[in-house]
Amino acid sequence: MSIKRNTLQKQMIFDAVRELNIHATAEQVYDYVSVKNPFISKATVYRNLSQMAETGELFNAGALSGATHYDHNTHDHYHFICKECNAVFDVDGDFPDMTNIVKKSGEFEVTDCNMSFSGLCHKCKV
Amino acid sequence: MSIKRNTLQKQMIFDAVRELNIHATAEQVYDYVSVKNPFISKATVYRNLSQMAETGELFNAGALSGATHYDHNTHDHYHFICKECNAVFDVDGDFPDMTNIVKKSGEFEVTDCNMSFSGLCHKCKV
DNA sequence: ATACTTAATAGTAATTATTACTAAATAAGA
DNA sequence: TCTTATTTAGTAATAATTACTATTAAGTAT
Repeated sequence: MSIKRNTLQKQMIFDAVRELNIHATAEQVYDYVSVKNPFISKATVYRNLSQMAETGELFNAGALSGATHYDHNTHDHYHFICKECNAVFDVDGDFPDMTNIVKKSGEFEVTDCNMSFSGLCHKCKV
Repeated sequence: MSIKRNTLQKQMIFDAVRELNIHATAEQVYDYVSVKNPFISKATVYRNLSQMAETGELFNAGALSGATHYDHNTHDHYHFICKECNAVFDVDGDFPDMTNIVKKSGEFEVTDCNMSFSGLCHKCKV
């Protein structure tokens, strides 16, 4: 198991993902947290982010643009990434339950479904 | 534009992805091609793979396990990756057109949809 | 509240995946 | 065949992430 102690660093890292609210990468979280705690280690940021993604406290939105993006919104939803500016957006819409379609085949033991769309965002499509 | 010359290296790299038939990574392609051509450069493998993914000759199945996986199957389909052994499988099933649902919202100019499921494969779920 | 135990941290080195660079080789057209 | 610009090999550089280790500090027991 991971996360047996609730450190101040962990709390700051979790808060950063929520406050940034941009599907932040480890680097972005590090920059944000560094303002309040200039002595935090980058390794601590990476370790806590991946641990919280494992426990479900955060959601690993995948390596949408090279680096892994983390999301404080942990309920089922999907993402759109702009090929131009690399910004990540939540996608609204009524999607059927994909996981169930795969589960029915019985071939795999499915635990997660990660769907992402890409193209140009409202700003970049002009 | 990319790919203006049809080199022997490019052909070998394309064939490797098809012959391996395992959603190979650049490293796996390099190892496979190196047997026939011990002097091929790893940079050549990376460059050709990403170029062929750009032109549509190959499909970029995403960084499912750290490294980018390439697929010779370029028509719409989705993948399952085993969290245990990192093997990538094609997922069969009748999926509705996701891209269209997002397109209707009009918020983004959608060009691609990448969906992957994860969990345990038949071998690892015992 | 104090002491103890062990997990977590800071700081840095190492690793992995990938891209950048450059001189030499070569595919494709004139 | 000659020309020319693209591609290659080989290597250096970069980006993202993990590994390592001495030190610090949560959480529990005293």
